Amino acid sequence: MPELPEVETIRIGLARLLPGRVVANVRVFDSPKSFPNVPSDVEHFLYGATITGVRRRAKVLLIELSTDYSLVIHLKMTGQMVFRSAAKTVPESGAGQDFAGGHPNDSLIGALPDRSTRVEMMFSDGSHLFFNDQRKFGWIKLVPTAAVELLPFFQKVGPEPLDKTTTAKLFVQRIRRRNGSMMKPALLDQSVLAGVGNIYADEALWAARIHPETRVKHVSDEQLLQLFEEVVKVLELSISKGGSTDKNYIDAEGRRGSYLTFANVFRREGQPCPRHPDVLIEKIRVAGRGTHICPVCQVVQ
DNA sequence: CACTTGACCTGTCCGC
DNA sequence: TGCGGACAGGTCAAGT
Repeated sequence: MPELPEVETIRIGLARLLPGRVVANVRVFDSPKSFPNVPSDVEHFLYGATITGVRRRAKVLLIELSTDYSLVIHLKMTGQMVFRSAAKTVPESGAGQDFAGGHPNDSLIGALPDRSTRVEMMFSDGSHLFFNDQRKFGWIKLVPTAAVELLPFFQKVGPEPLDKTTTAKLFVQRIRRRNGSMMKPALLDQSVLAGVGNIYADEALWAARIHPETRVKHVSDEQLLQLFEEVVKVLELSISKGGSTDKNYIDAEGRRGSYLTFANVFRREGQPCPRHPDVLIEKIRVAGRGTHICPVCQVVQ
């Protein structure tokens, strides 16, 4: 589930917690796919390295090291990055006081490592960083920092929606490359625009009153310009709420996000559309994805 | 080339 | 209670 707001929330937490810490050791659990690096790189460029910064591009986290290598991390659907200070492997006191205001006993995570832990990083001060990933789709790669932008994903990924230099006009130009496809898959296409996933695609399309199955070519420039503004608004709102916790997303300190409390359509099938109290949100399938719409606000054009 | 579908995984939930 | 199947959704490879 981590989309841009979730990855950004994790980044904010890690950027506060990690810089200055020195990597002492790394344990890779059952899945080589989770951290497919040659041991000599780990030996030379990870052990003893000081963390110098934490960045994000699209849905990818970048942990920069003093050795001019970076840890490139994609959480895919169920990945988590959880920090634990000192030798503690249980939640910090105060964990559970999350963005959603949940009860501490509702914590989504307990002692670490657990059975979903794929990589555990130990720092010289005794603190730990855990990469958990129930479904093993995610990965961590150790890459020379200068080579990060040469990775295939970064070569083709589109502009950052929250970057001030990314304009609505640029978005329209890029999504027009997919004039033949439907709006939802075009919006999910990371080479058009970075960072939008299933939750925020549904929310933004509802806000812009565009049916997800409408072909891009049938949507006016004016509507596409508005859609971009809605994408920006929904991403910013979600970041301010710590992202969306649907099933298992948590931030670097184990807290849930509360955006779904504010969602208009996502996971709200059977509930009234905020704009039409008499109309119920429907769940349909578009391009293989669960998709939420108001059948009155959003009609195929 | 543009576009769509299936694979990658595991846990959960639903119907029988 | 057990069990098969659908579903969850980010990205890439393979297909049309």
